[in-house]
Amino acid sequence: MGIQGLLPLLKSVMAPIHIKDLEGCSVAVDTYSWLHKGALSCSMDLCKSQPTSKHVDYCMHRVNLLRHYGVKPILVFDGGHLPMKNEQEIKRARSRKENLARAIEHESCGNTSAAYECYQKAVDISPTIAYELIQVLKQEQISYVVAPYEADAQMTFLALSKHVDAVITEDSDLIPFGCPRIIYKMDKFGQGVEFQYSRLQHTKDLNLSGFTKQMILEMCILSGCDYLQSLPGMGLKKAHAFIKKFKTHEKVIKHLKFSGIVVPPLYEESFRRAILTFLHQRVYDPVTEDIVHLSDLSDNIDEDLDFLGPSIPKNLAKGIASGDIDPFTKLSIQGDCVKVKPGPHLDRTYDLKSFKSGDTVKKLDLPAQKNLLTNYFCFATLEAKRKFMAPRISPKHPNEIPQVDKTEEIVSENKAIPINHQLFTNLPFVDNMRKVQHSKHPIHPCIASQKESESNSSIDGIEGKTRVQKKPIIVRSSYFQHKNLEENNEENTKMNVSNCDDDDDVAVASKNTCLDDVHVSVLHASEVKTRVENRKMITSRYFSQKNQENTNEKSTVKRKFSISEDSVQKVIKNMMIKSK
DNA sequence: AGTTGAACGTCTG
DNA sequence: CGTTCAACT
Repeated sequence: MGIQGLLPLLKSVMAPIHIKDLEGCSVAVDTYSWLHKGALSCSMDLCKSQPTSKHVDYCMHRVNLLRHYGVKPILVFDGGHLPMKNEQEIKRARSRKENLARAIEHESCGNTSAAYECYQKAVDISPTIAYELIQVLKQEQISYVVAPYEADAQMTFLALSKHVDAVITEDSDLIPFGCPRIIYKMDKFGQGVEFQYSRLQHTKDLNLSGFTKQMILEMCILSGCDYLQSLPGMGLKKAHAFIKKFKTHEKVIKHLKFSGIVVPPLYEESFRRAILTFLHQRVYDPVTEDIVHLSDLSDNIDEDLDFLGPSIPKNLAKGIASGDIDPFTKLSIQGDCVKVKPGPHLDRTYDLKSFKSGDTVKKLDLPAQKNLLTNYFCFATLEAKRKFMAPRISPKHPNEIPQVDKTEEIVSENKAIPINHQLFTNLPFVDNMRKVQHSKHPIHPCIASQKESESNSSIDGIEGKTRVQKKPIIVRSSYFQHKNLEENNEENTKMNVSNCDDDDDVAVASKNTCLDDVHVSVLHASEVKTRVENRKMITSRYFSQKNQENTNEKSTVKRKFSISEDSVQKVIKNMMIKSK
């Protein structure tokens, strides 16, 4: 249970990263979290098994974001449950059932909002839902794999065997698994924070120097993980201290017993199993098309490995990995059991190479959502800036000022770019889309920011992938083609109205533009205290404030600033106290 | 100071 | 499922 406490302590070795820094790379994606988030918006339909595709849409938007930046995604799905985890699964299933019952009751009473909340807690990402997404992925020629057991282990395998360059997930378990490069908290703009295993020794908040991989793993298990509850009172700090002193879990447990602490008789055995589960969990090897162990069993061949789950014969392995065989029942999944949205079966074929340049990925993002001022890494994310950039670009009076200039600039830039990828350009509909863009749609933040950040590319030195020439490649899968044209019109006008209410945006914009350059170069939490950071947080606060008081449009920028400045400085004070 | 548990948000119109 | 905050040891 203490294992999620690990991430906050690693902030000093986390660095901001944008997906575009991974151009040309491939990444494994923990699909569960995407599906789950996407399912929230249509949880009621899903619980009632009513046809919906919003969760699939959500995932496809993110997939397209990755492809847009020239990153090849491999979506990884969870497979069967490990025997050790059954307890938790039962618990969760029970909780879901309760919430579903509550939801139905609330609904019958006419309390729709309460019902809606309960439905959200009742959503289960069932194999059926995953299968719906898989159908679309097949159509779109996007790589995916269903893990025989846990996605965490599968993704780590893909990373260790160099199938992928990084893993996108929210799960802290990837660290004890030993995954070399992880991207956490990737938002809908492609901005996230990067963790590299090799930097672990340089963590400021937890002295890990001299720790081997094995010691880190044992520390994590000791502090409590999915496979083994921690001893009462044992958290991360104590686990760290013990491992530092005694190096191995055997010696730690011996010492604990010696000190008169009650250790359950099965604890030591369970501990051993937990270690083996992290090290040798069954995963699918796409090369041999067979099930292998995450790392070789060499020394432990004679172990009784029942807790790793039943072994899977080779003839089933490929079927499970491709989603054609249910990992639980081992039965073939009948296509007609699942109603898949009649996707745009295309008049044109589109493989991964059907990149098109020039257009934007839908408008996934503009509206400033409720701000999560997660001062996780001691500064507001770049997302805040992007949110902020958006309104500035859109003109005050969209109908009068034909903001062609900036759009034009980008389009022409595209044309100038040598098409060294296997890019398709200018498919017929692209031109149509451009027209829509020119007249109505403010520039997509991704594009805008991409351009803007060309000048200050100080981030990318971090990891070895050499960047190729910048080129705003946009991938729009056919999956969304049919939707875009109609939707764009109404939504954009709406947005322009709401964004351009007053001079507010402009005023703040000018106040902030000078900061942008500095922003990107500030990477480390140690520099938190600089004024730049302070002001950045104010910026993001501004938006949260703005959302909350959208009824109060006439309040001046000044006031908004002074309000937020105070509260932000409180936050910073707290942070500084904490960090000492 | 560290651990634990409960409460809350995740998305979207 | 993760983060945050308050309470307990």
